[in-house]
Amino acid sequence: MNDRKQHVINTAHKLFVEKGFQATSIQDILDYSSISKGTFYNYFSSKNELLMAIFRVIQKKFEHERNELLIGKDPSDIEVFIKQMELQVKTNRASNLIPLYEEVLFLNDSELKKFISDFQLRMLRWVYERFHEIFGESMKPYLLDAAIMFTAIFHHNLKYERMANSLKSNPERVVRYSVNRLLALMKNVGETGEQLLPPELLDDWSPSCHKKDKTYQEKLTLEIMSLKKESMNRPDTVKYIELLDFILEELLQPNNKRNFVVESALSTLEEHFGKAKLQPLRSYLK
Amino acid sequence: MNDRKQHVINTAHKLFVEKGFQATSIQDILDYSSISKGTFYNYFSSKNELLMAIFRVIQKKFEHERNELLIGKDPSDIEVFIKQMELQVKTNRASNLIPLYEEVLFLNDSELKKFISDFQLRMLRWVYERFHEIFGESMKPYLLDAAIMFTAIFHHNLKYERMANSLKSNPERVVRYSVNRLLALMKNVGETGEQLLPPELLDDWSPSCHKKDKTYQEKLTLEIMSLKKESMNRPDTVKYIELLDFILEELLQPNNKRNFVVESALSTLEEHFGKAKLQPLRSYLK
DNA sequence: CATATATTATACCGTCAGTACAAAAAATGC
DNA sequence: GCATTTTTTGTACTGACGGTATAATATATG
Repeated sequence: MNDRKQHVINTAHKLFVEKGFQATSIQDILDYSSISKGTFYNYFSSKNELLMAIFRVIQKKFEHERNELLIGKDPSDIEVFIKQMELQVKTNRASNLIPLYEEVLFLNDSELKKFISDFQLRMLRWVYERFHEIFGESMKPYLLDAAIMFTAIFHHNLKYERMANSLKSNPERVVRYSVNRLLALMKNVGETGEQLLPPELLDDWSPSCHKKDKTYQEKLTLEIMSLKKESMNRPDTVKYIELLDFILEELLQPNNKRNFVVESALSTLEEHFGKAKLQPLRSYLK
Repeated sequence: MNDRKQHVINTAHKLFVEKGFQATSIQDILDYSSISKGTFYNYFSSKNELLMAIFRVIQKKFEHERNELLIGKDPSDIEVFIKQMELQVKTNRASNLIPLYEEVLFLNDSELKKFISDFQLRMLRWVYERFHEIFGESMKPYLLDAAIMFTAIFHHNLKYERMANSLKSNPERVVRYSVNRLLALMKNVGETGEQLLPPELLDDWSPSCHKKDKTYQEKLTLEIMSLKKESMNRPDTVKYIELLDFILEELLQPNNKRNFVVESALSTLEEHFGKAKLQPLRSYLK
């Protein structure tokens, strides 16, 4: 990405955080980043497009850092999940994302709306997958409910705890409290067997292109799972598991699929597993 | 309220629901309600003021219906609470409030923001008070946490259940599922004794004017409680309890305090309790 | 040095919320 | 029924907004 363009993104981000998205005019951005209107519309086709660019940058950085937390750790260890949630708070607070997200979600711009709600669903799916690793296959029927409720509790607790202790806010405490409640809820639904929403819904909600063949995801997930098992009890297990998860996540995302990154991950894995074992996975790249 | 003004409120509400708040121009409202711009700005000082007027109307009607559900019922019976939550869903869906609320909450108009967040806090407080009646004094330390988490779970579950079953959405099921989770959480925090936020915070958050004397609320609540006890085991108990709760709620709200309604409720109560017993309560009216 | 690309300045469009104000209409008081 | 006040109307206006158009200028590239 162009340095200049990146600079515009940065200043715009600052302005949006300070004044809000709608309250920041294009002229403001022009003034503060010292570019002309022509250049702006050469970079971004609209104000909304700029906003999405901002989101994408932060999002990519966050997801990368989030995956780094898994390196060398047991993915079923809930303490890792806690660390990841703490990172989320840190990222959100640092770049003041949440108010921006929510301002935009109800902005009557369908493109922007879809962008944000896709992101939220992606986040939900990620929580779901993590719960799958943490709580295991037996709890699967309750994991979508759990992901929804945990997200809800977590965000609300954060909001009100911040309202209460604005200066001395303690996000770590909120994370731990929320996770403890999650554990209680999991125990409870496991015992009562109550299910609100079946986890298969996540596939229906997954953005566009894979909707038709649900088996695509299933096959892919199974493929990844088997490779994960394969890599157990070998050296560098966690590193490879993380790579596999990364590939899964990347391939499941229809938009902005970054094939070249997957390609590189695949070749790393080939050194470990041998080319033959990776062949089926490679076929998903086409 | 003026008939004409009410008519503008109604048509504007319809338009906001159809097209969204920001996407509806003043001109639209003028055309559809057949008034001139001059008249509009005679009624409402701004578009935002109109929106607040819409909210107030619906809110008042909802709170009235919600209190009616308590008539003749035991306030500690959770089934009553469930019915009230179902009413909330019904009201919100009927007038499509939630999208409007959320659109507005991030609109960079501080007045509007305060209005909405005051309303949300009021709602939170109401849930807290109801939990107090349902779970009793012993659970008090956990009731603010519970109110926050229940609200969060409830709204999120509603959202995603609707996303899943758009046409055949079943709010009653969501209410019951959410309440069951609430019960599990209450049991859990009762056992572990974990508290995130002390319920006294609600007083700090209560809009403006009573912040200074926290004892005001305490005294008032005690006064009401003792009168409630007084009315037990008399004919029409529930009716009087409802009246007392209504007065409490009304007096705790600093803005738009409708003294004349409280006045009328008080005189009804005086017929029951005698003038002397009501004297202390009456002093809060000044 | 010549060509292509990126950037600038400026004028412009339609839309919006909100204001100003004089004329007309309606309600009110006597 | 008439005079005064209040409400309503129509219209023209303001300033800000997002976005477009374009010709001139600067910068990079081969």
